[in-house]
Amino acid sequence: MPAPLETCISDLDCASSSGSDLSGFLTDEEDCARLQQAASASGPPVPARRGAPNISRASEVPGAQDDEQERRRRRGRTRVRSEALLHSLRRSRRVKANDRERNRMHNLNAALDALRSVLPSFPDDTKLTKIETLRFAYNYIWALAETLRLADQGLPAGSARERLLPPQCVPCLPGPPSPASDAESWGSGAAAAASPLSDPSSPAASEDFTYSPSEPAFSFPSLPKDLLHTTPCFIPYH
DNA sequence: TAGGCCATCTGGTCCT
DNA sequence: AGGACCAGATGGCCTA
Repeated sequence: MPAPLETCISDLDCASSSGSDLSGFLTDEEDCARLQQAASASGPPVPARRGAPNISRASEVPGAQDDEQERRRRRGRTRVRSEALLHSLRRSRRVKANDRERNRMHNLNAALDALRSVLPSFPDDTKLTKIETLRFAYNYIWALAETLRLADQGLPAGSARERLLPPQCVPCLPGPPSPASDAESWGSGAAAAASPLSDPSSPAASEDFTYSPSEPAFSFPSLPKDLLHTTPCFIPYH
C-alpha cells in the first residue's frame, strides 16, 4: 500500500535537508517546494489565512468561475506530478535497498565459499549446497573436537585418526549426501560406517537435528578455549 | 516434468 | 532516518 502523501513529503523534507541520495531525481529545491505545494493542494483543506480572499465564494464574484476552473486544472496537473515524484522516490529507495540486499547476500555466499574451501572435499569436486556446507562444517568441528578429546585420553594419535578418518576419504568425508534425504543423512552410507559423523552421538546424526545456538547439542570439554580464540578465520569480511 | 537449489526482489521489523 | 536483517514470493536453471 502506498505511503500516505504526508509521510512522503516529510521524507522529502528530510532528504533535501540532509543532502542524501535524492538529488538524483529531485533536481533542485524548487521541485521539493512544488511537491509540498502539491501535497497541500491535494490534502485536506487548510483554513484560509487571515486576510486571504475567501475563494469558496469566488463563484459569486463576476468572472471568477474561469479562475476557479483554471485553479482546479493546475491542482490536477500538480497532483499528477507529485505522485510521479513520490513514485520515483519510492522506486529509488527500493533500488538502493535491493542493491544492498544483493551485496549482503553476495557477502554471505563469499563466506560460505570460504567455509567450503577449508572443509574436506570430495575428489569429484562436488560443490556442497549451502545447507550441506553448514551441516558438514558443524559435524567437522565436532569431529575435530572429538579428535582432541581422544588425544587427551591418551589414545595413540593413529587410532584416533583411524576412528575419525575413513581411509577411503581424501582427505576425509563421511560419504556423499544422499540425494533422497538431503544432507540430513550424512554419514548414513557404508563408506561412512567408520566415521564419527555417522556416530549416533554425532550432533547431526539425529533425524530432526536442528542447530540451536542457545542450547548446544554437545560441548567441547577438552577443547582449549585459547585455541578457539587463536583459530585463524578464513572468512573474509567485506 | 517435478523437485531442488539458487538469485533476486520486496515489504516488514529491528537496530544504531 | 537509514541501514541491516529476515522471510516470503517468484522465476530460472539443472537433474533424475
